[in-house]
Amino acid sequence: MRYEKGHKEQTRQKIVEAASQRFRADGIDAVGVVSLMGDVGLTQGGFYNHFGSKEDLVRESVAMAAASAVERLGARVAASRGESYRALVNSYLSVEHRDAPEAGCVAAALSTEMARRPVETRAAFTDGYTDMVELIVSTLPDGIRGKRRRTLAMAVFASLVGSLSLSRAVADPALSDEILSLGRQSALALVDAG
Amino acid sequence: MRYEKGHKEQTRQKIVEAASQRFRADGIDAVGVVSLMGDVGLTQGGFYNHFGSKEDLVRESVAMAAASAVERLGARVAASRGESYRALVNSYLSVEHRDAPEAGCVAAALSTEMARRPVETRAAFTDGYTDMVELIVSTLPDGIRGKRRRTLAMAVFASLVGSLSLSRAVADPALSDEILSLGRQSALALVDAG
DNA sequence: ATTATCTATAGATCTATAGATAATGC
DNA sequence: ATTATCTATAGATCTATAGATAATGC
Repeated sequence: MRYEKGHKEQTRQKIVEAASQRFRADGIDAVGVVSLMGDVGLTQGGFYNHFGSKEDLVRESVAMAAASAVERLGARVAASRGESYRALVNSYLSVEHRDAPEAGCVAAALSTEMARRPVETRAAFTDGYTDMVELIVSTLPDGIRGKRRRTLAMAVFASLVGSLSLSRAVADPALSDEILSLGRQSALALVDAG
Repeated sequence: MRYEKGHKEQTRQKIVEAASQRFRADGIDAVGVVSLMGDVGLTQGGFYNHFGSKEDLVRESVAMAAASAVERLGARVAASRGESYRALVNSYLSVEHRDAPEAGCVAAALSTEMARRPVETRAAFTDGYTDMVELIVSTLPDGIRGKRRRTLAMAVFASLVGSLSLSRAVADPALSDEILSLGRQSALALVDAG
């Protein structure tokens, strides 16, 4: 069957969008091509007309997930007049973010899997890392200046990723909440200290 | 063939030991039973005489990996007279640790995969988390007292895990080194601040 | 007879490919 | 004729099970 112009590109975008969510939610290895194509209402045979390999999709999905998570978080920060750093920390280390990995930060969802991916995929992840650091920089108080802005943002991001990853990994819900709560305090302290 | 007493238990321990390294190095899903049994010089058929399922092995391997990583790090801290917190941070966020995940911290190697494991496996991970936090507490300066010791140690651990995970995930070696270096500074600053 | 490990295989995946089909534009 | 998707399948995994084998203790 032939479709209107742009249909194939739309389908491709739907696949990337679905993959970016499924990978974050279930892990990359757990999501097969058959199941993924089923998510967008197609069968597996068409997959390789859109992507050269599953890894090509992984790379694109990581880039898309990172961009969308940065945008989402940026929007929340922009919505909170003043105190943008506090808004970023509270949003990142929220129970909502912890419980919705499919829509959240790709680093917190996939960092340990990324470490084992081919260099092209890790390069896409690195771009996302850089964008997130830049977002954090943009929320820092004016009092922090020069090179210190970027290095502090990098340290903050590591702290956020570690706290969220651990809060998802532990089995005890009270401990998980505590990790989030202490992570927020600690991230605020890092910036107050300067 | 019949073996001396204790042979089966020895074999079991060898499997757990090999698994704890392979899982950290390659990820849990990437290590199959056939390949794993091959690592210890056996064939796959015997596996289910030792473990009820692969997940049972994952749970035991996580517990063993956590215990061994805490012991290893504890030994380094003990070897450095004075400045034990600094020794812990420098050892955890070292290039050597980054480049040898098979012998290192299970949280930095597997946290995002842990988040998707059954609750029994995550409970084993949680025990390892607690042991690591206790080790960090033991290295804190005397000036930090009471509840603050544990909460600070938890914040430090999150920061260490985030820094190491990210340093392994990014594709740019210079950026990876920088993440480790800033992570060390930031972890030291957290404790200096209080 | 007991034990630890072996070979062999079931059944369910996985990624990837080949070629058929159906709808539209020319 | 072109296009996007389809069905079907190859070949390589994966976890798990069944039953054979060989070495030792009784």
